[in-house]
Amino acid sequence: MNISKIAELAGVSRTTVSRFLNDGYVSEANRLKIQKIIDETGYVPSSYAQTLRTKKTNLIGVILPKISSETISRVVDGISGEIGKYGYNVLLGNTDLDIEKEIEYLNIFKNNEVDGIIFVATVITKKHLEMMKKIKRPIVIVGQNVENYSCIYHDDFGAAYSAVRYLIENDKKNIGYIGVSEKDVAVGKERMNGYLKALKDYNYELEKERIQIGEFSTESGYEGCKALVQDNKYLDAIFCATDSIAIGAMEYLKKNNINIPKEIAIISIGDSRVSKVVSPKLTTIHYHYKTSGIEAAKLIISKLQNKDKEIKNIKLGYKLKERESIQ
Amino acid sequence: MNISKIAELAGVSRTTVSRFLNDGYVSEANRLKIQKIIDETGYVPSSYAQTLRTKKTNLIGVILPKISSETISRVVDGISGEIGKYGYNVLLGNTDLDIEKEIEYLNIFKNNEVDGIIFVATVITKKHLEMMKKIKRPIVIVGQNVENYSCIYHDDFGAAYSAVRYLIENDKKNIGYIGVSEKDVAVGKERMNGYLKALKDYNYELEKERIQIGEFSTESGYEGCKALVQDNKYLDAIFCATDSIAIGAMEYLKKNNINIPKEIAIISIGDSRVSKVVSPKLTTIHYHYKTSGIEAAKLIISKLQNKDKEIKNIKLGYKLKERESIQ
DNA sequence: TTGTATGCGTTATCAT
DNA sequence: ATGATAACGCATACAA
Repeated sequence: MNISKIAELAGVSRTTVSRFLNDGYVSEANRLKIQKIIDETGYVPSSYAQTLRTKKTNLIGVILPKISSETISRVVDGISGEIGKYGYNVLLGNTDLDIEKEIEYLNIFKNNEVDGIIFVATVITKKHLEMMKKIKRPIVIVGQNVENYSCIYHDDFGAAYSAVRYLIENDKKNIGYIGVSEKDVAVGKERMNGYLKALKDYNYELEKERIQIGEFSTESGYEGCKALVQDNKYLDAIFCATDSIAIGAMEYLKKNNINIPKEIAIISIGDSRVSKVVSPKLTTIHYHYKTSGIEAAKLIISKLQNKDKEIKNIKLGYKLKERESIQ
Repeated sequence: MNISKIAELAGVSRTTVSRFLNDGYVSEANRLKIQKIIDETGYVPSSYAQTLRTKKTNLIGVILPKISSETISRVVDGISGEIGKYGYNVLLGNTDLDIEKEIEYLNIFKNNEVDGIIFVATVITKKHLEMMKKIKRPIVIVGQNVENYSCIYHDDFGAAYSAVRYLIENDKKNIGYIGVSEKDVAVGKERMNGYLKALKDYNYELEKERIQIGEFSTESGYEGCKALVQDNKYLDAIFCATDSIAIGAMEYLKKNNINIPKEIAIISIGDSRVSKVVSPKLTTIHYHYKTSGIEAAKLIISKLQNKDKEIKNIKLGYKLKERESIQ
């Protein structure tokens, strides 16, 4: 069933049917005739033909590293709910942590496959920038602050700073850090910088062996904590870049009968589901992940409607969740 | 950039370029010329024009109740990874737990918007069935066993039966149950039936006040457990339909200083991240969620390739994870 | 092995 | 207010 068939059945030209569908004006008589045929046949226009003609896909490409992550799936939830209100749908670009696939998706999407791109980013390389430069449709980056692009991200430096300051205010003297590679600017670099700056501001000495860099995993947190404990006699607190890392660190401490929080206090960033359930309950910093998805969606929609031509930079706040892993 | 421009730049006809792209034969000389131009320009064919012409979208519509759920996001991970191998992408139909939206998506997808549909289902109504009947492209249902449709689902009855049998084998005499509405056949009905059958097989008396039905949430587990404890003097174990419910139940018990597992043992289904971290660690049943996504993907792909015409019914197994909430 | 011509279903332009 | 026609970018039947 197509527009011509409908036109034929209604006894009008397909132009008239097209006008009817697109709210152009059609006489009352024809309006009724066409509506009747459409109801009878259950006709729905081909979105592919429409796209070919109008260049509008009504799709937002969402590129992300891993959908089965608590934080990222919340972002997607925010995106999909918000763009749905405007008649858009999500075309998923799940890269499964493969950076080459990110480039691939950018390449596919660049050719007007989607009306806009929301890129949930971890590491931005030169290749990414080159690829993105070629894309003429709006791009919004979530989770990282990238020059010359509209971004929604979290105050990683501020959150890390606050976390460490909170430890200091609670009389912790020897604070370790377990983080991830600085290639991830937001999680790796900014959070470590927050740690370093807080130490500096409070005249704490920086000691190299108090810093452990690993992966985004509990295993990595476990190993990092082990190294920290073995290398630092007087350690009394650890700031972990993510909840997963903190969970791993806590595992190590509990296994070795080191009391949390009396002997070693723990703080991290994420406010994940596990953080509320682990024992002791993890003191952590809440990020507004779903909000970041919603804001990214709003931003891209306003760009698509040409209401927002310039580059926008939205830094979202955070909130300390005081629980039981610090005393 | 389009196929004609590429043809022009390469000094051949657009037919030749089309053949090049579709693995038809082209002379070595032209092959090199075309490849060079494509590399230089970064040309990607318009999938919309291709779809208009061939009726193939290379898209799988994935309808799901909530993406920010640990189980569902794992299913999607499986789907997206597997269909990606065959050049398909995921068009997301996130309904945010709104059943009307499921119908809407089915309606949108029915008009050849996608090549196939994977429906991660919770409750199947008559409306769903009516809508699905109209759809001519392949549909695979995940998580529920629906007559006349190909399904990938878990052995909910068997898993529940095994869970309760495990409690019985561990000398539990008075076993409560906290579940969800039977409208969800898999989680609500089948799991309760497994509970009931195990009691019956081992000659345990069924007592009405040992059954609590609520929602998919920790709060509901908390309330259900409270009711169970208050109404049942000799209760010594609870089987929870989901990990979230179990976490809530454990919260209530811990708050009221009822020892887990000594006074009341807990078992559930899900093997979620929290189940490994909560104290005591939750004994639970592992489901192969990612596998179900992969299997659903494989099934729909084989249907699209016309290798699999008939209705297929795949029931996935489960695995008991013995941890600390039963003694 | 290559090219010409046509049509997929729609919307936009222009004329009536 | 309506209709004829062209064009979007591609794949395919057919001819060469």
